Amino acid sequence: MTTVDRQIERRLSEQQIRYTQGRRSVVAALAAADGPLTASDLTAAMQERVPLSSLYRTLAIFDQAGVVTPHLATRGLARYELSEWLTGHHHHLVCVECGTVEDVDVPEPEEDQVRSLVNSIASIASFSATNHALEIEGRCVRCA
Amino acid sequence: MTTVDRQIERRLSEQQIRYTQGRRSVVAALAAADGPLTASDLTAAMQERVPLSSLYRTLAIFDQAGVVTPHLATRGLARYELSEWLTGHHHHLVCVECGTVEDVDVPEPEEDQVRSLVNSIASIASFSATNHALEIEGRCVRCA
DNA sequence: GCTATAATGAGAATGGTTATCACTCCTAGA
DNA sequence: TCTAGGAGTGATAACCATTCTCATTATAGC
Repeated sequence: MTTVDRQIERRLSEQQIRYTQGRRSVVAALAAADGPLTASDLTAAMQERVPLSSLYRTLAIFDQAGVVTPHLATRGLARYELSEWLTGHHHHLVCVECGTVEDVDVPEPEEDQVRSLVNSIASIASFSATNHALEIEGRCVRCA
Repeated sequence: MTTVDRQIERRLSEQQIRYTQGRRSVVAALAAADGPLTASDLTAAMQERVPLSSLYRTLAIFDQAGVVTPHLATRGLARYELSEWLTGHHHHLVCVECGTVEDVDVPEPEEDQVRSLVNSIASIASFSATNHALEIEGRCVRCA
């Protein structure tokens, strides 16, 4: 029972959502990954077999509960990862070759710069920003 | 015949791709938009009726030729816009409420900062960056 | 004009994702 | 402990954006 598990358990119970075995193993697979995963990535990564219909339902429920964040940037298939309040704020390295997405933590000083940039850009457009994502496209180490 | 049209015509002819009437009207609709459009947005925006199959084929060809950039970040359906060499570099304001995506131009000094941030982040992860996209999420003026 | 090649359009096929529904499992109250 | 009701599950069917197929049509170069 990890910290993340406990946090999720609390968040879900606040909303009368049960944290069942199948849901736990989805979380475990997401927590072990180092980037957002597709539904089939998840199926492959879990030792326990969870049927696709249940998996998608679980992901939809997690999304609504704020436990998981969908990430739709690659080739029309959705990738999911644990939300930032569980894992910390980070950005993404998207490989244009193989489509994998990797998390990258940004050091505080740089992140401060990003935040202030986002705010000044949003205010130019009178847009009320709640979040931001810096997607860096290129080639990952394997495809370089 | 706009400048963009001429640029596209040249780019396509270099690759023995014809710039037909239907393709021109796709470009016209994209050029008139102020953000990336989905296939059905496009159909709605064009006065000339282009069947979906042709539209998708056109978009795929434009993508390969570098004329159009697909943008897959919203609710699983793809949005397309003219590539940056035609319209200039810009970032996106994504409305979490209604899903629309709006282009925003970033002033030079800010864009310089973004570029150098991207480079330092990418080098931390030994990732060779070719492009970047700053997606700012929040509520647009209509949904605020 | 002829011919090769590219483009078109209608419809079928694909495939990731969602909805349906009968069934099972928990949980709380009696 | 028993039981009722709501939550969760899993197989299957439905959905829908996108892609494929193929016969037909338009175009550019000779």
